[in-house]
Amino acid sequence: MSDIHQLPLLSDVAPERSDAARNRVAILRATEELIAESGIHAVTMDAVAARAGVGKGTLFRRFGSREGLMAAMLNFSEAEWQAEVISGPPPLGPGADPMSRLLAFGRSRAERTLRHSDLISAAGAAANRSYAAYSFTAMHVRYLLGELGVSGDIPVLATALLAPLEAPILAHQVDADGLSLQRIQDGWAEVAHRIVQR
Amino acid sequence: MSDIHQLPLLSDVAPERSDAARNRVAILRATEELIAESGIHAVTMDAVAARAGVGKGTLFRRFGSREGLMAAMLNFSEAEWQAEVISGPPPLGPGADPMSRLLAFGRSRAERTLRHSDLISAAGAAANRSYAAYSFTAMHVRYLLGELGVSGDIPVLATALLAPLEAPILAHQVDADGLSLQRIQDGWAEVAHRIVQR
DNA sequence: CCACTAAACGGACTGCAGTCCGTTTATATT
DNA sequence: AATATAAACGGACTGCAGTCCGTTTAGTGG
Repeated sequence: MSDIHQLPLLSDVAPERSDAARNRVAILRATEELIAESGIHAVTMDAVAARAGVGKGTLFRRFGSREGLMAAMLNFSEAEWQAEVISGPPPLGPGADPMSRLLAFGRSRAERTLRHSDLISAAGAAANRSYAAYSFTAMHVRYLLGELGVSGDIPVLATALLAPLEAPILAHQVDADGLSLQRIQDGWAEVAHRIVQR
Repeated sequence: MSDIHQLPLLSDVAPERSDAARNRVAILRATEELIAESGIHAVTMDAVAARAGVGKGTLFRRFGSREGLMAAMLNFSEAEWQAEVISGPPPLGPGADPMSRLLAFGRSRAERTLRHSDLISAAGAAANRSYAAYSFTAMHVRYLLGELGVSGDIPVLATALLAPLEAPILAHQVDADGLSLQRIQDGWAEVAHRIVQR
């Protein structure tokens, strides 16, 4: 019992070695540069490894796969966006009434997802699996629906609101159907109103 | 003008050579067998080519890519399903009132999509691009919403109803959230009622 | 039946994702 | 400072998707 203070703490989980930290940053920076210079298709794992000055094995140990690397890139902007939702100014952040927050959520999320759709599709399934993107939005929408006193199966209704904000669907609406972002956003607001009514 | 009957007709578009037809069938059968025996992961283009007794180049000329081959496999069951919607018995087929048809559509589509989710995800983007799966469902739901006298932006509302029926979303609800098909179908019906109300 | 040609064929080749395993190194311990 | 060791490293290797191009063949016109 006298050793209890030596039990592993949650904050101890990742004592990252210094060379590992240096390489992690070098890899992410190299990826960012390659995307900026030549687009996502140019981001081959060999190219990233060469530019970052690390071996290929290092890339895969850290990020698991090309998709995992892309998901890690997404995480930066995703984290910023989540911070705006959690603690930014209303109506996206707290302070506005729940319906205003919900509408701001949909509008902002559609814009952001479309802006990053290249990266999101390159991240593929990894974007959903790891990296709390999906579960964060699901939690938030469920919370807002609860605040609004919505009746019915809230997890399922939340999914119905989130599904049209997924990247492939937005991209199809813009590219194939030729819809404007404005029209998509207005349509989502209409859907939100209809789903919310009690 | 006397030659007008010799102008190319729509039905002339694909005068498929006999060896090409034979190989096409052999390829699709080989694919089906491989999937049945060892699952989709075992369907490599080399394996299909070997089993079908054709060269790899033949595979790619006919189907363009592995995803294209998977999409072609999907087309069989998709065509059957579309026939049920177009001319099968009500409430899925014509004859029932539009709301009943809409509810039957969602229920049936969710079941079918989930049943084929392996193949759909293997078909990837090709499932949406070619092969009228997406556009058929979009047309049908728009038509039913029109019949129901729904107000608002019908193409966007139709997309909102179709989005939660996409394979990745259904699969996530079942695999990650642990929802039953029944609950998903009931939830979709609830969403449909709320979106339809005028 | 023969010659011609456009289409189909098929397998060697390339490029990239992902794995494996022997080598190096950061850090803790004494 | 020397040693131990667990973790990180990195590049050669494998497997598969997709391409290329010289060869074969089905269909046609004489």
